[in-house]
Amino acid sequence: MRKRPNIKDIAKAAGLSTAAVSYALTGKGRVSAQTQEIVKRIADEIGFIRDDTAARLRTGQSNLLAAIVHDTSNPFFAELLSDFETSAYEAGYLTIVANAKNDPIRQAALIDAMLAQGVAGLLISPVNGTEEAGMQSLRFHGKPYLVCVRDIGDKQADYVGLNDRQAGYLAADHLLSAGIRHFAFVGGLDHTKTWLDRLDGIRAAASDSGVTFPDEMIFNSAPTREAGSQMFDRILNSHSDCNAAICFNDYVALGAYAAIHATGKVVGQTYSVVGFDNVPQSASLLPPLTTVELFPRDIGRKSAGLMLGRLKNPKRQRERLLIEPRLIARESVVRPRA
Amino acid sequence: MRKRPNIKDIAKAAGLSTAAVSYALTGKGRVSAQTQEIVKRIADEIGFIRDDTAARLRTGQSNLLAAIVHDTSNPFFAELLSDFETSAYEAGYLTIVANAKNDPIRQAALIDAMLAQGVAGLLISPVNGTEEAGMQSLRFHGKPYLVCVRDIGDKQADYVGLNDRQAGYLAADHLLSAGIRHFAFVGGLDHTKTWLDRLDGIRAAASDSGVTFPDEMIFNSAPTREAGSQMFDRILNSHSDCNAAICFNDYVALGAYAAIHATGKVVGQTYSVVGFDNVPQSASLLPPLTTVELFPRDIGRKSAGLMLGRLKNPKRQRERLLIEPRLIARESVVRPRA
DNA sequence: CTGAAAGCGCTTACAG
DNA sequence: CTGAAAGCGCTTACAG
Repeated sequence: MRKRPNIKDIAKAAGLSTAAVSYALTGKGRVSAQTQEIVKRIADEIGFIRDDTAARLRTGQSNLLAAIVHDTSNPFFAELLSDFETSAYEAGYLTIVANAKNDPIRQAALIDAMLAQGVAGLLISPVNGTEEAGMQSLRFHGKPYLVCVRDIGDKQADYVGLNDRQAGYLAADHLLSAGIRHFAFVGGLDHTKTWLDRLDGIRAAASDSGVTFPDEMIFNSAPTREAGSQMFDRILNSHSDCNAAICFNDYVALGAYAAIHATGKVVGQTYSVVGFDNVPQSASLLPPLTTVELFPRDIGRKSAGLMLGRLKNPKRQRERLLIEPRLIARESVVRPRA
Repeated sequence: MRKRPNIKDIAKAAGLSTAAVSYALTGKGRVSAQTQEIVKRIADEIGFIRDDTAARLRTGQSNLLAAIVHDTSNPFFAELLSDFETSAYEAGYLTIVANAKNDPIRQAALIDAMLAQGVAGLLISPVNGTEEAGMQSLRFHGKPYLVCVRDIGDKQADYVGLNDRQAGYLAADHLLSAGIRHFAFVGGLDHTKTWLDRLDGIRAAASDSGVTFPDEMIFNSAPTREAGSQMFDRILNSHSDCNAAICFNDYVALGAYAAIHATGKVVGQTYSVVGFDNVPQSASLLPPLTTVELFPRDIGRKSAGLMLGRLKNPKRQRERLLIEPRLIARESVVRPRA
């Protein structure tokens, strides 16, 4: 590997000091237009690429951001991160991403690893069960960080999330408005804030329609297609009078479709299903799935915006942003025959 | 933001030199077990986190990897990158990811930005049309890089991709084995190597079955559900005798389902469809989609493996790895009535 | 087993 | 407008 060209090489070739070269390159004035011209030309010629880490060491300014989420391949996070990265890059930052894999130990190690890189700031969607204490390393180092998606009630950090309660409300209200008063809430883990908030919204919608949503219609499962399908096999069996369900996400709804059709009931005709997420495939199902869209890209973009704002102005007041979900009415919900 | 603790602080607290502290922390021997003990305790107490960038400046060793792909939110790349990151992290590396957005300018800028960070190596799935010249910056700096998914015929770089020709062969052979001799190849852009390779495989399979695959049955479109659906509207109209199609990916197949059902034909009964990718939803479609699985996670993991190997041994011979696709036979392909 | 010192590649206060 | 020099936080050859 050949030696990497540095400002000393440029200085030598241009017959200048490294100081002059640095000024010319960063464009901090103090150098004639002609000198700047020459320096830039030479830099190009010898393939000079500034060592950002050396600059960071000197200035204390980093152009690196960190992002830690449960699973970067989960479409929700993949979209969130993609827009976060794009916004960050447009502002001159690169993004280190990492999978915490729902492991608090790994998450803590990752936070410290990011700190070791001297990132300017950190975006984190904390693993379930993370307490504020999980952020102590970040706090101790006074590193700006932003919590997203999973609220841990951190009073110091910016937060960008989605209005899960409203999402639950929209789903339930849509069924209730169609005259469906008996439905299940299927999938999701009962110790996550997202799940609790959605349930809360469902109960609120029911209450607003003058009905009570009974605990026995709550069915937890992993938020996957397989788990959803299995859970529905049981529900269809044990609650054959129930012909509607709110699924924790579109994957669970996908499992529901399979299980429901296996019993001879038909989604959109004799059974109603609502999901959350609006994954691209939801529109192509037969029938197209009614679902609550959550806009992860907005979360990514707004998170980047808030982060960048805080880096510019570190004592800016803490902000809290909730992205509003939207119901996408399609054909998986049917008004029951009178 | 409080001053970040450094080895000088530890040295002062321990009454040692910074050299001793460094040796104790990196565990390079040269220091008594007791001293090491003391240093580590103090480091913990004062919340010391090593500045990796300063270390890198001195040692020239970076624990940062870069990954540039077209779109990190595309599920194929999201899965690839997720496994790449996990493998890299397990070996002590963090990964900076970035979206090239099919823009050669942006891609070049990103490469230089990664170089400026002093990454140890770079993974890239080049934007369509990238020539070897697009890698010149990496070559000039002697930076180890690995090309994945999109082969640009780079003779110097490691390559990990998928056997697209074989993927095309499997799809076509599956139709042919079911006795289907007349089918279309729909979706995908004709200037991409992936598309060309799949077509090549389709032709080879046809040839092996003693039939010719005619150019008029090739229909290009963006590889999306919407474009696929529109293209199928036309094909079903203009080629009503054709009752089978290989779709460039599962999204196009999704579009196909919608368009086909709109004409009264039924996938899996009077029309056969094969896709590529095996996205999670494919199994939940009605009927479940027969598709060719491509294993992006394997590409990510193997890429990380090769990259890490090269970092250990920079003069290791160039490697080329092709992940073998696998046909997932489900219910969207039907043998035509005699 | 330990310390004093140089140096990685930058930026920037200081001096001219 | 320009240069000589210090210093960011580490690691490591050199000396003891």
